[in-house]
Amino acid sequence: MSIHQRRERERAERHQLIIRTARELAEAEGWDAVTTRRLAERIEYSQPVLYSHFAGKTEIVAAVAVEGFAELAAALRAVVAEADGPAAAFAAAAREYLAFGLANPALYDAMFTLATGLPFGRPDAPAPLKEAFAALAGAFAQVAGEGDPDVFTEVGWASLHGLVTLERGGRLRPDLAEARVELLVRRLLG
Amino acid sequence: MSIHQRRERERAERHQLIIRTARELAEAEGWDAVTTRRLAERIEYSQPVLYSHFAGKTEIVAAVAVEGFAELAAALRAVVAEADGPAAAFAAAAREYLAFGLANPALYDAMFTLATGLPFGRPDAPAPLKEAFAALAGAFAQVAGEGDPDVFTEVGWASLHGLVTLERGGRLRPDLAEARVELLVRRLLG
DNA sequence: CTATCTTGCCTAGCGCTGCTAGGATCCGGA
DNA sequence: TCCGGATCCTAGCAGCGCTAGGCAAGATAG
Repeated sequence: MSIHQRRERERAERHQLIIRTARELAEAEGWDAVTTRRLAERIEYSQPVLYSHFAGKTEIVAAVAVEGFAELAAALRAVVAEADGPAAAFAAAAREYLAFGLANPALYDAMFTLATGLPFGRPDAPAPLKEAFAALAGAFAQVAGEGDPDVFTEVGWASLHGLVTLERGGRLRPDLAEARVELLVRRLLG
Repeated sequence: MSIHQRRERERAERHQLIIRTARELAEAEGWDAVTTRRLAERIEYSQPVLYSHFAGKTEIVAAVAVEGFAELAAALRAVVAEADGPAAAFAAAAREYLAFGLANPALYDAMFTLATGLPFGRPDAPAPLKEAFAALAGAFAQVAGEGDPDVFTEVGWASLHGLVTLERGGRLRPDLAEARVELLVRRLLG
């Protein structure tokens, strides 16, 4: 029986190794560099081993994305907990979101740009996805004012997401980065 | 001499045919379906002909993107010209931007998501890119209030871009679409 | 301790991708 | 009529995601 347990433990470790390696490779050289061949070489196994853990490459990307949502949720919760009052929590969450997206470009791509087939906003969505949205909504709802707080959260989220993607694409003036956050926070606070 | 002209004219026509076909194919089946082989087959030439017009596939995507920016600029100018006052022009531009992005998903992908290597916000950027940004900035600057109008334009643009991408990814509630636009416009107007 | 069976893994290969080298063919000009 | 140059196609390369089939190692039973 213990042998079975050891086997399963080793499999789980290798599972995590694949995810971690894919993420590292993507962060270092971009997702284009993450091919099944290179990935297999890095984990020192043959290609087909990847397919005994994941149905395909997109599922590996999805696994990285889920990891990203968990980390984003944790990061948002942390800064919100330390903030002094709803307005400060909102501003802190916005800044943290931007910082997260810019600091982990490949991770952010897996979460939002690449095709992962992850279900969103549905009951069967992975827990980390819901948690990330909940963390954002928690900080946003308190300053939403009148009207549906969900609408406010979605608009705020979209604005931050747009800033991350456009900024990363080199389509916004770098020298205005700080001014953009300040303006966005001020206008959304109303 | 006239023969030369005919040749050049035919080349130019084929050039446009490639761009148009790539766009149609992308809009019909997604950019993944736009392979050099399928594209060559559609224009009824062999693959290498593509490379006598474009350095590579990304350059074809870039050409489609430039076309998209020209159309976006024209669409924005049209609704702004018809609007009654700065606030109405701003709201109309925002709505038009969203409608454009949602109505032409493949085109929008070429412009913003896919790697095109297009220079942005630099002097050597293609004219249509500058025009699109100018059209947006023209409608936005008048309602920017105090502060740098460029900052306001970039934030507004990013918010719209975020809404387009998240909405298209199925990550926002469809029933709140109208409420989102209204809230965004109201908050940005201050 | 040996024989059998299962499990896990690797080698090899399929059809596809973007891209290119080389040769054939056609056409304008002398 | 012949030549030179431009134009285009056939064929192929390396790499992609993914999979079939066989081999070898390890667990199990006698």
